[in-house]
Amino acid sequence: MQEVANSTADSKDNFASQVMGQLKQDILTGYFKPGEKLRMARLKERYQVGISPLREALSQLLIEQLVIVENQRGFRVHPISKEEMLDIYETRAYIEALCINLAIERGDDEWEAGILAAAHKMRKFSTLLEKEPHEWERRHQAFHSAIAEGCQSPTLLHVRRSLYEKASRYRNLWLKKNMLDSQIFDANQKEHDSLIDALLNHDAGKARELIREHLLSPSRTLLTTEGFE
Amino acid sequence: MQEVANSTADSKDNFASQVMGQLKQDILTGYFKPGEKLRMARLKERYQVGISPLREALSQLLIEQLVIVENQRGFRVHPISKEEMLDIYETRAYIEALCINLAIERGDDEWEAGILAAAHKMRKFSTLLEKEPHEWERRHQAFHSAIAEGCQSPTLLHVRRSLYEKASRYRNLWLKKNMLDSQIFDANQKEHDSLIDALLNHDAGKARELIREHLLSPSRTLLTTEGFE
DNA sequence: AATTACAATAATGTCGACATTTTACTCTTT
DNA sequence: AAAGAGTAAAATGTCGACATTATTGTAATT
Repeated sequence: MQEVANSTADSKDNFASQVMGQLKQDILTGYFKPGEKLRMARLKERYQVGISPLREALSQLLIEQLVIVENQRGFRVHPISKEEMLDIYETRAYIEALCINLAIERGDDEWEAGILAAAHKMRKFSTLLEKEPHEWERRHQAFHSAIAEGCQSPTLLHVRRSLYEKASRYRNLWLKKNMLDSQIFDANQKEHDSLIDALLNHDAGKARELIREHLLSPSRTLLTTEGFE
Repeated sequence: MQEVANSTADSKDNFASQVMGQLKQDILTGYFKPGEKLRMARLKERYQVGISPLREALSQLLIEQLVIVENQRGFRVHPISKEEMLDIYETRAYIEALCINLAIERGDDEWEAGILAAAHKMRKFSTLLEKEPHEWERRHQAFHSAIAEGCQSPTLLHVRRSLYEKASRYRNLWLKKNMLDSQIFDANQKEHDSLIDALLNHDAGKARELIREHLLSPSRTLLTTEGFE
């Protein structure tokens, strides 16, 4: 069992927080498979901490529904299902549309500038998509976050982030197979451009429609992929 | 320091889960005040468990943002603020409106029947409002849940529940002062009746408007109450 | 008298150990 | 050979103890 580099560790946080982040990544990226049993001995070895911080980290992921617990039978990675995926993506589309609606109402010049800046950083990286998919994913997410943050509601953005993380499990399982499909990717880029246009024109109805399509198309593609049920 | 009765303890769950529920109640009801320090010795005494389950329970509430943690300085109850309250209520109004919108689209006869049943149980209890406010609160919540559950989306309902719990902290601080204001209460009852009408008529626009008013009026009243800032 | 340095107290974060429960395996019986 | 009981092994859940860090109180110095 290989250990994991502790590069992103925040030395100000306690072990539990650090392990929580690493464990979350390992689940989201698929290192730990859906439904897989999380044995303490193995986790101890991987993250190099004792049982107490591990249980704390797992408890936190429990609330986010990334792991499940059966009494006296330890923890497992939350299983995936077609139904849950559709439900998450659907809900996420509604929440994202809500964020955008409010952002168009409330957003100021700084908001618009932030969107264009994030879009630029994303486009600049599009040629490196295949080389560093992780960084591209980060910039893609930053772009959409820049849009949503215009709603200026911490509570709503917290909900949004939680749904994003849950969805990324499914997306990561999908990306591995469809990462190199440049046709899908180009369509994606065009959708981004249309979305920016709608936002700058304060066309809320159009923006809602675009973001819904943008978010839901991956879930439809994912449905046709093998490995479910 | 008094101990707390362990009546609702699910013997199937581990200590951490049980303590989590009790601690959540104690925070929501205001037994532990906003910003108050949660010393381990005191919690140990109150819930009669060791440190490990306590830390697990606190870790779970951490994600739900009901407690905060400062490294090496223990846990505190999440502080309250006027801004956060308004943000939570506002977000909650949007989410609830979304649930209702979907419920009207998707709801069937069973959904309508469930609403009427819950409304009946709530009305039957209205005379006991002052005697058993806790049970009335439960039925009121059950009524609104019956409506929202028509959206048939576990993910969206999970979000809704989380926001409801955060809001109830503020509501509980408020209820103690306004519980006996029968004028407000009567208006509340009328709002429920209008809402049911709109739902059964599948009038989504009207229902959205009503639920928004129903949810936001407490937060406006709460704003005029002392004890903030 | 106020401020800083220092010491004592208290509280937190982590680990290993123990008891309990679950799981796996073997041996017996039909 | 298959099924079931009994036993051995492994994993979990909880607790107390220890080291580290923060807080409080006191004394000394300017």
